[in-house]
Amino acid sequence: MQSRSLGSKREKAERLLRKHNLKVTVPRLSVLSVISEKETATSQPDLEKVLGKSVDRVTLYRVLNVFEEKGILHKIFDLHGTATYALCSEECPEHIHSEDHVHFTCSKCNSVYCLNEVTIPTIETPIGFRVDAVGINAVGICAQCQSKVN
Amino acid sequence: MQSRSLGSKREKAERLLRKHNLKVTVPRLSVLSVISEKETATSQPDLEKVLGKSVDRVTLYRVLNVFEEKGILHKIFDLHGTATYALCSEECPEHIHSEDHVHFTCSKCNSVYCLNEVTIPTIETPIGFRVDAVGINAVGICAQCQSKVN
DNA sequence: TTAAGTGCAAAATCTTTGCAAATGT
DNA sequence: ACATTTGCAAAGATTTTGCACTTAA
Repeated sequence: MQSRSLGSKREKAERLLRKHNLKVTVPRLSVLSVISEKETATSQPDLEKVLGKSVDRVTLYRVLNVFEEKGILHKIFDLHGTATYALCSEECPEHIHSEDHVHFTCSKCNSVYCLNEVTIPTIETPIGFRVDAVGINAVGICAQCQSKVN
Repeated sequence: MQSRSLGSKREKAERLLRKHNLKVTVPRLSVLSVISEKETATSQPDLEKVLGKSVDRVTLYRVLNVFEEKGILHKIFDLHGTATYALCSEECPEHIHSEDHVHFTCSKCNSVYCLNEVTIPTIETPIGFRVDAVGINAVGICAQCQSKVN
């Protein structure tokens, strides 16, 4: 039972990599594993902390870049301007990562959540501006931090 | 006529500095001058390019940081994650720079515009999330770039 | 006069690049 | 076997810190 679910999780990751013509390697699987585990977007420093020296820092940068280029991950900047990465919900066309969902950033723990359910409103812009995508970032206190405050 | 308008512009900057208990210095006036001149948000590298070596790079960082802390400027990250700065429209309470207006980022020239006229819609979030501010960034092609494409 | 602000040098980060060795298909 | 990917070392870029000198009030 357990080995089955682990297997399928890994197989899913392998399929994802192969679909994008990427070889299945240890660093890539590790990164996918950590990121898919977490509810919030993950930064390079976070990944480095979790993975330790099992994965070289440079490799980490390269893995994240490839994943973003291929549309496996999308990049969001947190309140401090640090890049964080989250799995793209569906098929992202390569290089066009118009954020198609709302992000929530907690000003207390600095976590970035992807809120796929929330609908994005239309934005009116001045004449002459062509809008291709609308990125929305709600800033506040996340559920976790709110309950901790008590 | 010309000297009058120049004078009032500088006086305005001086008043702004004094209001925040900041001394009126050459680097600070230079930064304010450049930023208030431009329609789009300005990055540190941009400022460095414009100001040349008349202002030390370290001073530039410090001026921008103080201005942000005091609520004179607000910080926006462009599509590459580079910090850009724009004048706060009205009185920003210190340290609380909830972006109270919509930003537009041009994916061609990478400029960030502050659209003060556009109203911000309310965003529904999952239960347990407290929203304090909503940041909206419309991405597309700005008026300038559109006309150049022709 | 004196606290605040600047400029320089140097440290600390963060990110990228080049290349030889290792790995996946 | 061969192209890809990795890891290390080193370069490049960005941002911060410490401290003596300068400047605004």
